[in-house]
Amino acid sequence: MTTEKSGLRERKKAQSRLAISNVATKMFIERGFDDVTVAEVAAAADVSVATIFNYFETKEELFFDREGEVIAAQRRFILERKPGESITSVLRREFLAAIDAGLPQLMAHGASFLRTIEGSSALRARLRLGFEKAEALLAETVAEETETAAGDPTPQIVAAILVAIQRTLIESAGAAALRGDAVAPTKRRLRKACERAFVLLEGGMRGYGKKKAAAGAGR
Amino acid sequence: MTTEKSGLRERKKAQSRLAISNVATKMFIERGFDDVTVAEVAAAADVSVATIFNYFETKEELFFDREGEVIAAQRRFILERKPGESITSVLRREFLAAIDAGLPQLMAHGASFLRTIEGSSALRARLRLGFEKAEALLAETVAEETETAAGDPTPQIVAAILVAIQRTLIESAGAAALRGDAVAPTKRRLRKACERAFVLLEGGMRGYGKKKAAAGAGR
DNA sequence: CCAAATCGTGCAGACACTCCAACTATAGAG
DNA sequence: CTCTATAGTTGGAGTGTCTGCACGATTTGG
Repeated sequence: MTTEKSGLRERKKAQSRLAISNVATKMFIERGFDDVTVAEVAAAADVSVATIFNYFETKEELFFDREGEVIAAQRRFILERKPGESITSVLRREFLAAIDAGLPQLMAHGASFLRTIEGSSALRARLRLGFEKAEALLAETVAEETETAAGDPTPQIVAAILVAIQRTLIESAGAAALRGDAVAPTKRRLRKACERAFVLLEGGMRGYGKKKAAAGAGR
Repeated sequence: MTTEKSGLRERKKAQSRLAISNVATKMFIERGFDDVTVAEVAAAADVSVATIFNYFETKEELFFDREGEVIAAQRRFILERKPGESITSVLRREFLAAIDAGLPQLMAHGASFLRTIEGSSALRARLRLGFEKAEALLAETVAEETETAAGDPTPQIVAAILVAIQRTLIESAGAAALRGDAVAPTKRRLRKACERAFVLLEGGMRGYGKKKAAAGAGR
């Protein structure tokens, strides 16, 4: 009566949902997101269009499916950090670990995935939404962990900065994957960029981009 | 034959465009973005639907019209900064100036404007896109001004951080406007938040959010 | 084995947006 | 001033996403 329905029906639902998502993703990658209609996905998955919109709120969700899991994982990383470790420190570790483990995987299997995103403004917009969700949850987590007063925007700013770094790294990795760069040097480059970002962040960026004293033919 | 068409026709175009945008914005604010169809805007502006989509690429552009100007202004601020002044410093000045001058204006005239955005996910998505554009241009500007090598992601990260601060401030101001807070205390609060953000940024945030050593019922 | 809740479906419809073939008003040439 | 090339405007038809609604099938609990 509450939430759990120990069902056999539930399995079919989950199964069906996954099947639809899989066939849709495959079609999108092969032919491009905008060039595949929901009706075609429905036909290929052997369900009706209405059923698809029953499982997924929008067409984009057929593609970005496991977004929620990724976002939730980050929260756990922070909550489970060692006593004495700072939030920035744990995220630096996480980002570096992701570069070592996750992103090469992304590059190996995901070049076509990324190309699909790049080819559709609808998917790019949806990706931005995902980052925004991640930022909101991160801000909440940071506010809890630092016991910040309700009106204080500091956690918001910190979260925005951290997600910005993450996003920049992901975009950089994506661009490398799209160019078909080799994995090893890309990993080195990303690690370096990540380190630089955190140095910038932790050490501060006072005086960054000081204007030179107009020497002759500037520009 | 090239680009400039010293027209009298051009005036009519600009005039027509502005007229359409004005009547559309008014309708959106009064009745909500999603509850006004493009056809209704066309009828009210006494043009055809096709004409509207000739002037504006999307329905959202009818609402966010002067987005480009705002973004371009920021670039000028940076390029015209005094010799010896850093980019972070000039943006801090600009943000504080915006709080003193621009945002109260926003709060006075714009509460309904903001409410309209808040009430439509399409408009919120479009707003995000605007921030992304701003970030891209800022990153480019920063890269030019610091003469950074092509592959170096530092300007990207710096731009992301600065836009993140800006966005947080704007969101905070928007929330205040929506709550109907008085202008003066809100300005004070925003100035404080802005200062804190830049202190965080310039001084660095090493050790932020250090985890306490698990004291009993830590919740 | 039956009743009831649930879920899939077909259908109709709203709406953003596009394409196309006319129509019209302007700009420049003679 | 007139004629013609050009470019903006228009209505209409069409595509595709997404939303209701009512009906039918299936699972669950008794």
